[in-house]
Amino acid sequence: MSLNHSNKNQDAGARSLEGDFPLPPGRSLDICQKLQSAILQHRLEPGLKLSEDEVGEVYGASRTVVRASLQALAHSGLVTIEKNRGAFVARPTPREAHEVFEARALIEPRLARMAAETISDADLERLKAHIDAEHAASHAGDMGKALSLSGSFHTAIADIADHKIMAQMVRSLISRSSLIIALYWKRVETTCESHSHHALLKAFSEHDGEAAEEIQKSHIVDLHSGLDLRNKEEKTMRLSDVLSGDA
Amino acid sequence: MSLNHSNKNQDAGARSLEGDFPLPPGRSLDICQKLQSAILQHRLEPGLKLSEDEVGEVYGASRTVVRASLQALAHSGLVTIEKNRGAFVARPTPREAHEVFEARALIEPRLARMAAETISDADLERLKAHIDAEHAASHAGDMGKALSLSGSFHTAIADIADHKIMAQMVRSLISRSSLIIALYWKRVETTCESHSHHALLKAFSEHDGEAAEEIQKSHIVDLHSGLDLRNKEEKTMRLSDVLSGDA
DNA sequence: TAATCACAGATCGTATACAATTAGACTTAC
DNA sequence: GTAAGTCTAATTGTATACGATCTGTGATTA
Repeated sequence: MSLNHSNKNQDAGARSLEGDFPLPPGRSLDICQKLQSAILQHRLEPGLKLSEDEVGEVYGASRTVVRASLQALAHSGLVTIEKNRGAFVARPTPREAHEVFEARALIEPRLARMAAETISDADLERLKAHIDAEHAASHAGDMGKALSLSGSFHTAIADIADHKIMAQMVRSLISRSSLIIALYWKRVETTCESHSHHALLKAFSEHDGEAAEEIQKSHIVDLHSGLDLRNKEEKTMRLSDVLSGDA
Repeated sequence: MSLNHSNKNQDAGARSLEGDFPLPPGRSLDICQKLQSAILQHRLEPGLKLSEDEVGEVYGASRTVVRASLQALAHSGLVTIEKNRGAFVARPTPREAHEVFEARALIEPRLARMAAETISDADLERLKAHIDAEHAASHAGDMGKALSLSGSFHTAIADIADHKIMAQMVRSLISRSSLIIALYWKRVETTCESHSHHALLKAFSEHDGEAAEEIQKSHIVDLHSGLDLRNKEEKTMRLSDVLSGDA
């Protein structure tokens, strides 16, 4: 469903599924993934408070494991923890948003080049299927899912490049980007990314690293320019209302 | 003592001291820093098991807070956690070592350029003092401290560049580099870095971003080439014996 | 009426207790 | 003598309980 194979690496375990959380064992990982998924699909708005008791009740877990999950998410940048105040869905500042896309513009083109040079036919097919799914979700009006898929397209490239360290960095950056887009996206067009992703796929199929690097760089600079980085007012709402049949 | 001012940012709190741990509140942070310091100074060998009970007893804390610390360190890459088996000081594989220095060679030159363009006179002085301290420690034979200082020189540059996201990445990479050097360093010369660091300082003082970027890139490539990336055999030892008056 | 203070409820930080899993050692069989 | 199997001790995973801190409400006073 989510195209996270990684072609050459054979390390099984917690790191394999989706957003690799480097550590939290047992059930914490499940909750991490569910919360991350909910945040990435914009079902949990930035700034929303994630009370330990409340989250634990929703997912049927104890505060111990919830705490571990929240800490892991905090480290990924998706959650902010304030001492003696609790955890909140992160609200990237305009400056952080700027920095995130600067970092992406530096790292992802390099990964795109590496991926283009070593990509296999099977991975090419997977990327193609991924783009189709993204296209379909976009046309079906499910923008949350479309955005989530758009993000995992980028992480898929990092996995194909088979550079674990940078892939980890990109994953964190992509996650933050999702929040940033939720807060600061100004464009209306829904077809914003399809073109670049198709162009990337073409460069990949031709194993043209140079072109892939250039396309990816332009793509991210373009995304960056699609943001309206002005401060937004805060909002508040309840958690139980938005997370119902998710446990 | 450790040159972590950061010239322009005014965010106080947990992030200010040394290795910014994004989250763990209260005493977990203390233990994080102490463990990190011990690992970075090679007082805790890679592969050493960090039992929760044992660490808790050494630092006079409960397993709860120790667990939080270990998870945070695991996310920084300094510790590996295996489910139902416990935490260990990380043993970067040769491949991980390679990837870490590739990432550093990509990110740090950019930061060096940014730092050179905006560095203040006060920061220049601090960097100079830092180099002197490094030099002194090196000549005093305290290689652990010298290496630690050498690492914090790089993080200081990231702080001066005032790019929080990339600075965080670099911090993690530097930490891992310390482990990598402990495992794979092959050169004998102790004066390995002084020259590059001095050259960097000169470029900074002239606000020559171009030169700083180039020097930093060569410097990291040079460090990378100083590694002997062949597999090492494992070792085992006790924790209590090496951490005595540290609580 | 507005501002200050005090109190109560709620939430987080930490410690402890119990359950589950693992690792090592001993026994036993071949 | 070696290998397999079982059992016990140790360690981690999880839950719960208690103490500390914060936030919001209400009373009191100028």
